[in-house]
Amino acid sequence: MKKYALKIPRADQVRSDHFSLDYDAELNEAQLQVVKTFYGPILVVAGAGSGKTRTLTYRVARMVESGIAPEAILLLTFTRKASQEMLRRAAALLDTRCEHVAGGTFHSFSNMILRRYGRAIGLDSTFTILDQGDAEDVIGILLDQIGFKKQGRSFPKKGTIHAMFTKAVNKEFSIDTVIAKYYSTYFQEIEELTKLHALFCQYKFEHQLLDYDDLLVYLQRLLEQHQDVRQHLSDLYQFIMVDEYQDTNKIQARIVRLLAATHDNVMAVGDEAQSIYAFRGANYRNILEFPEQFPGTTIIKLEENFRSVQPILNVTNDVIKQARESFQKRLYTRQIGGTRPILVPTLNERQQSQFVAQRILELWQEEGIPLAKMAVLFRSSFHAFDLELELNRRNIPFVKVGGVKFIEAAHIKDILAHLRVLVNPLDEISWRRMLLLLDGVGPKTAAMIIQQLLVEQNPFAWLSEYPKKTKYRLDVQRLGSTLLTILPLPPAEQVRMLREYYAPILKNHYDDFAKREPDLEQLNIITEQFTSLEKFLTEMTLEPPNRSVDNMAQVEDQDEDLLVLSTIHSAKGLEWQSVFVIWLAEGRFPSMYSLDDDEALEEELRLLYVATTRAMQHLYLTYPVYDNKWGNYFGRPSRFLEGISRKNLEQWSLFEEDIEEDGEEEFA
DNA sequence: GCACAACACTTTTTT
DNA sequence: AGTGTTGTGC
Repeated sequence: MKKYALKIPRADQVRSDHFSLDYDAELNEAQLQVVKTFYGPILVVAGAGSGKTRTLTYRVARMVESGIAPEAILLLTFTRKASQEMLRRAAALLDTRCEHVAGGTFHSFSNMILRRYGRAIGLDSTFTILDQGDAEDVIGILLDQIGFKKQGRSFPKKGTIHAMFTKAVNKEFSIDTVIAKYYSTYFQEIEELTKLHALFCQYKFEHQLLDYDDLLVYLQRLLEQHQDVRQHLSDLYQFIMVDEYQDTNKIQARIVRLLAATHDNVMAVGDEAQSIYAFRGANYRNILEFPEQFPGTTIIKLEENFRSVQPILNVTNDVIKQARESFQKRLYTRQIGGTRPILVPTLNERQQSQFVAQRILELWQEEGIPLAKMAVLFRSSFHAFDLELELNRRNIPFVKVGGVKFIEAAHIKDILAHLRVLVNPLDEISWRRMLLLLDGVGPKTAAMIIQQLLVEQNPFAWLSEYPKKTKYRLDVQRLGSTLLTILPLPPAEQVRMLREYYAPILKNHYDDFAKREPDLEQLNIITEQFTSLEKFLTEMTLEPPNRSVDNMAQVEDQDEDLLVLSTIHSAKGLEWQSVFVIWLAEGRFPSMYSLDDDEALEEELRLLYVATTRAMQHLYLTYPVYDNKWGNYFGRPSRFLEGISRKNLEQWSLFEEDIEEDGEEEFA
């Protein structure tokens, strides 16, 4: 019998003279190469503002248009918002098929896979995800249980301990190494901490609790130990794209390697110069090592900048030039014109806030730039406190991104704890939180009640008929009956009734209850979009709204024109017409925690690079000369400013001019 | 033995 | 603003 081979063309070889999009006209040469290359490992080194998102969007469209099933594409990004936005744009370019592309963060992807296939490594499909605060609480409970409290010697607090543990996981160091390297003050406690870490892991596993790190670790384990699952996923996701590759850690890189085992169709996109998450284990060397991990890698560089005017790029180039590891790259643009970035020393923080607020007002009202096209960026969330006051004073509406998040506020966590036990009645952390809110209930009583209710068939019903004659009996019963009543209701209704239940507790517990009340209203609005409580809770831990608490309530309609205040970390991937970077002072930026560590300093520098490359037209760099935060002393301008050629900056000096109502400064 | 109010202290960046 | 510590009162 004659064998006759059928030659199936690969998707990138399918002749299609009638693509609905004119790719050649829309993209430059390098971008086009990215878009047209579907097969094999590809590393895209994408400089800031080089149209990376646009390129990825077109690539998704082209793949789908070439007949690749959207479900066979996996797009891993840093935030889920980023992937949704890309897929939305791809859908707008082509059609709604693009929305069926699988996308999300490593953590959300892992969550999905582990719920489905986690059985193989001992995970129940109903496991609970711990956010940072929850994981810290677990450590707190263990500390209580075993009484490590050392007299005389200082033992680290739960937050510090958790930071150590998570660093160990993400950098793949032993506890010893982490302590020696980053927490040498606690060198004495290595033994206890190692023991505690083992208990922590054991506790999580026994209670089916997964923290952020576990999501990655368990996914890696699943893929390594279960060939069949790996094969299945590899067959399913034929094309993998990973964005922000410079901010992945070793575990994530290994996950990518394992997922692509059978086909090698991986595109990693990133920029070493923008790596800003080393503190949580990210390793920009992942980019440099990608070609070794995937032999035969095609490297494509996107170097043309479409975002910023040349005078801004001159400054960003000066910034990154200071890096000791040579990321030597120079961004260039074909755009002409633009003005030099402006350097503004101010007397103190007050004056810095006044300057920023006044200048923003001018750009808004006189030059007609919408507030939403301007941003103020800072190293740490608290750097903006004074500015927030000033903006409020002048009625300039803004959103703040980063810092104490909505989801982390105590009163929000209180309500969420009540919801969580509805889904998982074995969630001790949440029980504890709820019980401690009741008058007369402390850690011991809470532990005692929890121990009893865990063995009950119906813990809610048991609580509602709580037998013990104690002063907190009525409160416990009220809690039980509330939970019992709301159990079958839809999420929004549950939250509404919980708010009623919680109102007296809120008043009792927090002096500023009036401020907190609107947040609960906001929580209620969010839950209205969900029909499943489980989904809602998972979403809130994996992809919480990243706006800070204070703003959450006031901002309801999306279209409102709002100034953006953001930490630089949260500004990744975004751009604005005008950008203000404040507090460019030693100890602030670079942060005081990085001053004695070369690697950390280097990361601060990259952070400044990320900040300055966000600006399209105008860039303002400010620093107060006088810093009254930590005792009164004269601060020094950031060392990073020294590396920027003065001819690339315009310097303004402020003077105050009295006007009728109150003193405001003007420019010289 | 336990809960709680008053106090002092420290506070980066995030999935 | 939250955490841990310490002293007081039930």
